[in-house]
Amino acid sequence: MDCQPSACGAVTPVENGCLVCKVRLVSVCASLSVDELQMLESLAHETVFPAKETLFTQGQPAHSVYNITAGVVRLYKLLPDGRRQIVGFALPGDFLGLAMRDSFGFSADAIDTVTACAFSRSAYSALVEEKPHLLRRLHQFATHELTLAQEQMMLLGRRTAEEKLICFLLAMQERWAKLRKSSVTVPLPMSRQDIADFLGLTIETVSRTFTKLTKDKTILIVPDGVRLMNLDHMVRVSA
Amino acid sequence: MDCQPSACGAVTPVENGCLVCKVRLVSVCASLSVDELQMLESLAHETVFPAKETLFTQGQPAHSVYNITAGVVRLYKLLPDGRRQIVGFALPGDFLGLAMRDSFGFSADAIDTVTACAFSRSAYSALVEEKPHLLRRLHQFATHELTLAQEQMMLLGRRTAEEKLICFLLAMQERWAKLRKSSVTVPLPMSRQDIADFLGLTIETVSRTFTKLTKDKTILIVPDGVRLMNLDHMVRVSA
DNA sequence: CGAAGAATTGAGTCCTATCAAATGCCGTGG
DNA sequence: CCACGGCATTTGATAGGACTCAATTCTTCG
Repeated sequence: MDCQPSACGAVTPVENGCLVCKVRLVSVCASLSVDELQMLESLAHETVFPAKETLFTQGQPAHSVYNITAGVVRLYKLLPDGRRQIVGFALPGDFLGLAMRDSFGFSADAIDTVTACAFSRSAYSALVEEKPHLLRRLHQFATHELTLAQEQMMLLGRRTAEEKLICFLLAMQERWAKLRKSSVTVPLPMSRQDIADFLGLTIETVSRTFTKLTKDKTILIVPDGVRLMNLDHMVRVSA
Repeated sequence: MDCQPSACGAVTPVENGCLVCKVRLVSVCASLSVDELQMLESLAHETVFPAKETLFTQGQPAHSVYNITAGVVRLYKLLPDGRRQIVGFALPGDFLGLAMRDSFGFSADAIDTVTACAFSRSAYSALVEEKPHLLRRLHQFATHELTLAQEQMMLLGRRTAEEKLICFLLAMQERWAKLRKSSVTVPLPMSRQDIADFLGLTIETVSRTFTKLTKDKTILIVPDGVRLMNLDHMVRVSA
């Protein structure tokens, strides 16, 4: 099985064309015409990462960029003493490598089974050079990420534990809603520790807050997720 | 005096051409040729905002985008109950309106006297459309901002008060160093409250931490800034 | 010089972290 | 099918860092 130097998942040619790709319309690829899509398809390596496998590590040379097509990826930074901050969760349709820089600014690993379209950065870079509307789309994605990051700064700096968790659950619900039909049941494939490291809390505080929200009847904990039982209240808190 | 609907500073034609602009080489404009620079110059309105004046407010229609040429701007988000998170400080060379969206995602006001090149968003947008290398430069700026935002998330979520302040001072020193010759004296035109709202702390904690670092002989407080007396230690802490 | 705002300092409290233990969950293998 | 081991999660008890409230002190500037 072929392996990129920087990305060792199971690599296969793109099984079904980009045209039938489930996430095309929400991904950067939506900016491409049918012709251009075929060009892209020839550059793509569909890659499967089993749960817990690393896609890439902070500081590592960025040989590839990735378009997530299924599964959830955690993106994080580490301090030398082991403290971890998760800077985001990448969902299907998200693009990793927006900066197109020589090395990655954060680490990424698969939370559940992840499939991604991997592209060699140099080839992708060359394509972007030729297609300004692809660059425009990348820029839209980057500024969207920047907006999310600024909202996360507000959350990390100025919100209480309960507010943090409520905002997180609402945000996840909205993100999943864009990918499939909306639902008050929010999948949470990541661990409590992941949630804690995203919200700037400890695992114990996250667990206690989940318990409190459950007693409040604000949420209902279900296998691999939660059901939001009082959206009004949650929206009011997230304000 | 002319006033844009969304930006009421003192507007004048660009006094000295873009060619002699002090921040050109560190701003988005660096990507433009001399010809293109003249085109840009005809679109620019040099605007002066006195200290404390608002450049724009979160949610407000983005009629203009701005290239800061002098002074410092605080960028922030507010919660309905008044809690504030400063998401960044814009220095000369920084660009406000990277997202080129219909409305601003945060508020901005001048900390000291600020001068900026203001452009109508539609005109700037049209120029970006024509000049892919300008778009490329905007994208570089956006991804750089994104990287900074992710580092700020690490700081807000996982660092202690003392670490936060040290990282902040070092980061400001590095940013100023890029604009003028490097110095261990860091200008701090913003108030303690601004620093607190940037670091996710209270003004009292910021003040106490300044005092502690002074007693440590890590820093020396000088008028409108600090002098870094033990860079080694600070770099070690920021790791 | 005096007023008003900004910054510092002090005392006490609280939210969240820390340390520790118990419980629950799930896949493995007898 | 159920017992077992390992890991994730929950719960409990306590401690501590940052917050809150309050009082000075310092700056700035008319």
